[in-house]
Amino acid sequence: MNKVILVGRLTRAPEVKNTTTGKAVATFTLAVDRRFKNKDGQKEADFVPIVVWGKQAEFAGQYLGKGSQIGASGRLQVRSYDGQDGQRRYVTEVVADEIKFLSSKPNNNNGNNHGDPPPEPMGIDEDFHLMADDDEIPY
Amino acid sequence: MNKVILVGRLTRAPEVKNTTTGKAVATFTLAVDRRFKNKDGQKEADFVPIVVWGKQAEFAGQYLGKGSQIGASGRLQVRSYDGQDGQRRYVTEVVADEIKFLSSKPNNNNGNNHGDPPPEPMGIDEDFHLMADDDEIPY
Amino acid sequence: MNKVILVGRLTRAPEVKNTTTGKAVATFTLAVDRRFKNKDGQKEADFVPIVVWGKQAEFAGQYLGKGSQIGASGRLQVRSYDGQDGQRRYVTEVVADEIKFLSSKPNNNNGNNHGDPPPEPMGIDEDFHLMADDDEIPY
Amino acid sequence: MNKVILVGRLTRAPEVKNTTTGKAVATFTLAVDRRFKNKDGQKEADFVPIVVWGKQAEFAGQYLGKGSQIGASGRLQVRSYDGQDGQRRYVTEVVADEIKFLSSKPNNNNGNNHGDPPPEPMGIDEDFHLMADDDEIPY
DNA sequence: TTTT
DNA sequence: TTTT
Repeated sequence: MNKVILVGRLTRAPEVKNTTTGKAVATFTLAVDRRFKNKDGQKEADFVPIVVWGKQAEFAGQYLGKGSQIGASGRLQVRSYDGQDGQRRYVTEVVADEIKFLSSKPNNNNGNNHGDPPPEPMGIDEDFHLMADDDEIPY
Repeated sequence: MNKVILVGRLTRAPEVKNTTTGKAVATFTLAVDRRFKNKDGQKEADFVPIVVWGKQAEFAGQYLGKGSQIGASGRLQVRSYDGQDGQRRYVTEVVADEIKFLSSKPNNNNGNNHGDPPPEPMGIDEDFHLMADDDEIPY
Repeated sequence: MNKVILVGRLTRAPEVKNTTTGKAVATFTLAVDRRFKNKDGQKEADFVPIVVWGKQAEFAGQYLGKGSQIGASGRLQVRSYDGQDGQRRYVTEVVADEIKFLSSKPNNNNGNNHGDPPPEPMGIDEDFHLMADDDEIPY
Repeated sequence: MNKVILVGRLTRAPEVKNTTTGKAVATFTLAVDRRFKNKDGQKEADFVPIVVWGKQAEFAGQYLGKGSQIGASGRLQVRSYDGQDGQRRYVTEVVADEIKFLSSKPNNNNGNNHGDPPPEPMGIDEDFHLMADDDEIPY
């Protein structure tokens, strides 16, 4: 069991790339405000690296920009690699499988539609059939 | 382990009451949009009863109104009671211990400050000291 | 955003049925211990109705029995119906999409394999490809 | 909003220290099995650093050992520091505020009580009063 | 009884 | 109706 749920704002527009197999990947950083101030009375945030795959990645590339407020949920992933100095290092990131658009920075519409709300709540997909069976519950 | 995390909108302003011991309780319903449309192509929502205690309840009474968008987290609680017809019934609700204000409906400021953002991210409290010790981590 | 994560024990073996379209559905109740005792010093539990679809339902039917400890995650669903007395009532349940087997009651192996650990951590499925692309991350 | 919920096993016994202000801190690594195998058919795990404060840290020191299976919930924290090579690096960890003991490795009782179940589900504390007011809910 |  |  490995669940992460975050609400925060993108520090920059997502970077969208494609794998050799043609699947989209979006990466960005979410600034997640801490709930309580630190001992100096300062508000702080955690800057969490997010990775999104497939349709959600395309969604991110199209509708999210710097300052977009989103809810994201997924799992925590820790990868390790060996640095040039021979030291083992760790990359920790959230692999999100659900992105919910919450709001956008105003006055952000300069050419693309970043900052606009998505036209559709993310489309119908395979999970649709799951939900669609609701009224078939045999009790 | 019992965790619930929701993002949705209040269907009405919260009801705030006080227990005999002087503690505030706020109750309201959150409309939580389903992620996928149903088989008729309709968007649906789950209407989830929320209970909030103490300072968070006062916060809710002051800053939340009909249509306010929030994130809420807490635990699922199932209470049972016997109906007048002798049937046992169940009340299921989310007892929230964290409320995050996300956005408000515009043009909602008729006399009170419902719809306004909270001035402070909910105040400093006992958990503050927890967070404040961050830089004392002995490693 | 609608996330529920629970750890608890089944109060009875799951009921498994099939929809007219041939999809399996399992239903059961999870007893989720409350974290704190009540004011009489009694330990209490919430009894949460769970619904599971598809492969996970078959898994539940095969490996879960009364007393099995599991982790379950999914979403909170509220359905309404009108009682015979004309009153509107609500059914609240957790639609789980992930079940993690945690432990079983000992001495429970009377004929079936309820109580046994699952042989495989739940099989490879469509999400496999998502995870499999990990090392293709282009950064 | 920043929530993390994990189920996994400790890779070693927790390290427990005390801050200068006398508060206990426990740190350990949780091995969290991935849900799906990788493309080579291998089962993998994420190794997540956990920090726990106060009473929960003492609990961890007393009852958790290598191989203990727990549920942990809390928040994701990202701290940064500058390496000796002048490079900025990041430490990501889960600050857990709830630990649930799930099971222990057998044959682990060599002198201490690591591996034993805790005698009490973690004691009554300030949240007790919250729960205790349940039956005062004014509706 | 339901929010946008 | 409830699990350990």
